[in-house]
Amino acid sequence: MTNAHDVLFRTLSDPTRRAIFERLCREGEQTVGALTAQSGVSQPAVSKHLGVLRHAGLVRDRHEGRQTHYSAQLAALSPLIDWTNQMNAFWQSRFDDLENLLKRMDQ
Amino acid sequence: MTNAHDVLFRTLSDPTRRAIFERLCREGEQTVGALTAQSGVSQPAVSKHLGVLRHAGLVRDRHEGRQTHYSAQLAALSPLIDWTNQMNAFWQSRFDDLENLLKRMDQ
DNA sequence: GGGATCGATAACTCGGCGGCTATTGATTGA
DNA sequence: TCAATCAATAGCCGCCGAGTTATCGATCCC
Repeated sequence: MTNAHDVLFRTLSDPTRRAIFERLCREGEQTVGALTAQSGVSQPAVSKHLGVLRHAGLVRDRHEGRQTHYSAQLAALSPLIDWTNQMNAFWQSRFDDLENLLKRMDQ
Repeated sequence: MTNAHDVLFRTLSDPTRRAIFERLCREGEQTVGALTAQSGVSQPAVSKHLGVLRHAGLVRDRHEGRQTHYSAQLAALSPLIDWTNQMNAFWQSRFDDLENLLKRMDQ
């Protein structure tokens, strides 16, 4: 039972990989070569990271001759946002329950 | 240069550990024993996960006799929310730039 | 066509992490 | 006091994943 949260958290947990994604968010579409130049790791390593990001839906690739351009797919972050909202909702819900309890006790 | 995002993403990337955190959010304070009963792993494994969560600031512990009660610290999620907001901001910023460029070209 | 560049894949290594059992320390209660 | 319970720690193991180098396929340019 591997849900969307699993994939997202796993994918973003690696600093190198997250840095690549952040860069694509900040600077838009980039080639593998450009990403490799600033990543501090080898080109195959970058390709692997991009593969993982693509599997998670966080990036798209566009082929143009020899080069491959990657770009961030921001919409893929929504499960992550949903998750934090849900945690907040749980928290809030429990708080409300406590409040109700106190109100009932007050009567 | 290990920042708050690193610790948070890394801590939440493990499903077992995240399940423990989610449960604390949903049901509030729990003892180690109670958490272990529903976790599907051994008590030492749970204790280790709780240690990692505590290091990330995601939970607090409260000792009461032999038992230790853990509770979620929701505020610790804020760097994660900030991060997603920042990615959105980057994206939006680039979109604005593109818009400006098109406007200038239009003149 | 032939050399050069770009990016993906293959094959491998290695360290870290999540799991376990066993044990310890502390607290409870009979 | 002593057995029992609770949670943390120690010590170990197996696996997965991030990194490497080497290579391949494809494309570009001379």
